[in-house]
Amino acid sequence: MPAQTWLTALQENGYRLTASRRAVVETVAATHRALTPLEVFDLARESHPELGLVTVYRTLEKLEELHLIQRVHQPHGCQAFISASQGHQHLLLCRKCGQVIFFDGDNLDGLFERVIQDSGYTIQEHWLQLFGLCPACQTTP
Amino acid sequence: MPAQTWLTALQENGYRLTASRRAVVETVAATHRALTPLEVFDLARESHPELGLVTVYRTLEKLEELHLIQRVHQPHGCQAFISASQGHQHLLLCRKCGQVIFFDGDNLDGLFERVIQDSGYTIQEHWLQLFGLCPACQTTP
DNA sequence: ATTTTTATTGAAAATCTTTTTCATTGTAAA
DNA sequence: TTTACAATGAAAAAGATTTTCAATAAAAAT
Ligand SMILES: [Mn+2]
Ligand SMILES: [Mn+2]
Ligand SMILES: [Zn+2]
Ligand SMILES: [Zn+2]
Repeated sequence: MPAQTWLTALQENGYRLTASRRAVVETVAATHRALTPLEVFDLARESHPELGLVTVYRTLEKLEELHLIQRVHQPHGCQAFISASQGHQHLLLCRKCGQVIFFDGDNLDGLFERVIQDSGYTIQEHWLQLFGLCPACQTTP
Repeated sequence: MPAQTWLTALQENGYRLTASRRAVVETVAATHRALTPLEVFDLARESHPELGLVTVYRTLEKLEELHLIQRVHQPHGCQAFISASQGHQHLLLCRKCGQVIFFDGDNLDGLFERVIQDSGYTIQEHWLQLFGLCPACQTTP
């Protein structure tokens, strides 16, 4: 997703366009793995050294609110964000390099039906996440 | 899962049996929703007021290490624990009261096969979690 | 262009959570 | 019992996130 799209979205929602926001947005938009606020801070400061960590937190908050990024849950921590997919999708994460790709087309309706029958629950939402090794990391052990 | 089973497991793994551990274990074993360390602390202190929060953290750590409890990830936080299921299972969580039940028997192999083909990733592990409303919470809006 | 308005910024302080330290206590083995 | 040392909880430290606030900069108004 191009950084410019996010900047436009921010502007259309009444937020101002600043150099600091630009630096955060460009960093997250260009990275294909989940980044913690501190990682965003370090990366974004390479191009914009005056950036403050507080602004990273505040910008990520707005991007998440606009559904432009989403939080990634992992065994070792859940404070990381990645560019959001459009629509409902699921994550496949490389355990070695962190590379994330999205996939769709899960057909879980049969399973849901059985669980609903057995439990009496209604089901409103689901999380499905796969962990493995990306092609590059399979060849370099 | 009975608290006594956990206490025995702790003892068999070289840990001592203390009143503080007992209080933590009994609290978590008796609760059917995920509890944060602070919630465990507050609940366990009702029966054992001398308990320290540090001991809650330390005991939860050991219970997790022995796979007697497992961490529960939710949109609003991921620092909560619940009695673990035996074997590989998935969670179904009530969004209103937090009640958790386990289910098994997902058949995701077809999906995995397709994702492996499309992405080139190998798949080692998966997380599947459902959110909805338990029977009790469906009737009390 | 210039001025005005007000959202945004980053440093510092505050808050909240988790971990470490350490002298004391309690458990289990000898 | 006595002994060895694991475990405890208070306090301090460390880490992460949020709040405060005066200065600044973006957008609107002139
Ligand atoms: Mn999580
Ligand atoms: Mn499964
Ligand atoms: Zn990889
Ligand atoms: Zn419920």
